[in-house]
Amino acid sequence: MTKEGRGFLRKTKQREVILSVLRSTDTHPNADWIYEEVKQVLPNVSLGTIYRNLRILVESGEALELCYGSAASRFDGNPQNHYHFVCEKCENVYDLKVPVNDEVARRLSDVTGHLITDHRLEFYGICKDCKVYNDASTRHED
Amino acid sequence: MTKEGRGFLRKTKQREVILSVLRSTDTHPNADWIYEEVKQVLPNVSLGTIYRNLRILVESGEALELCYGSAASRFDGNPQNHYHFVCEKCENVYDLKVPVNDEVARRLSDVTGHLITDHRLEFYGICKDCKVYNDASTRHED
DNA sequence: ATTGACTGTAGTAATCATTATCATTCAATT
DNA sequence: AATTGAATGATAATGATTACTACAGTCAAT
Repeated sequence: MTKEGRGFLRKTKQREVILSVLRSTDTHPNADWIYEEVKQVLPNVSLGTIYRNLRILVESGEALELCYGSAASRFDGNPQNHYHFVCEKCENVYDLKVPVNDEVARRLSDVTGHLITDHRLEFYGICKDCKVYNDASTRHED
Repeated sequence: MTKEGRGFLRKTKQREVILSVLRSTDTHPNADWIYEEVKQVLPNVSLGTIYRNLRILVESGEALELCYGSAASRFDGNPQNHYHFVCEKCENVYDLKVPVNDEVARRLSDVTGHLITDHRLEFYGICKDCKVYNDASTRHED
């Protein structure tokens, strides 16, 4: 039982470029940013195509979608589960290089009776850079 | 250093009802559902008021906001950090009764140099009920 | 009680991200 | 090369959330 939920997928230039753009960065970009990048290779590409393919890539397990509040979704070209740290000041998303704990999910499957197949762990705070900036200034409000 | 970021907050009937509605359920409702409930007490309440106050409650640490994809945000009247399980079939969100691990965040703060103040852990899969339903049927597609 | 400054509200318009629609194009298969 | 159905580009539509505005309620100091 794979992550597929769709019949035949044709290989298209658009999806290929979208995936390569996504894999070329670790900034966890949103659809708009990807759109701008892809346009440099395929000037006629449509934003709808970006969204459609991102959805396909996420559903087929080739990318991850990260959702934060009412802001646009961000995407990650590394489909292996991993954890993130989000800076609430600069909104950067950092990959965390710590091992993923699948043990907890397995244990929780037993305890709860639910079939747990996945999990997401996100950390929040102020990143190293913004922290320095904050300490240096004496402002108390934004 | 509290979670406030706002001057004086006046106590209003609307915010009071919104919070009590939110605390009366464990279904992690969205703004629309809360709107309908609040309307039964305050028929003239506006959806904008719901959103405005939910934001205030989240910012002041009296509620949690849960974001899943492009769907509407869901809210949790229990402001203490805890973990959730989301059924990808019925979209129900279950509270998990396992202890929160703040140790990891503390350790990661040291390792990464970021100031980590919070974290969210969400599990995904098929819930107990939907699992039964799935097993009983022999369909392979939706 | 009367000001005045200010906060919150209802109602509505505007915004923004995302999805749907549809005629056309194109990749894959024959 | 012809066929076929998935994918595309262009654009419209949707849906969640936020912004705007005129008005009402609250508070504190006169």
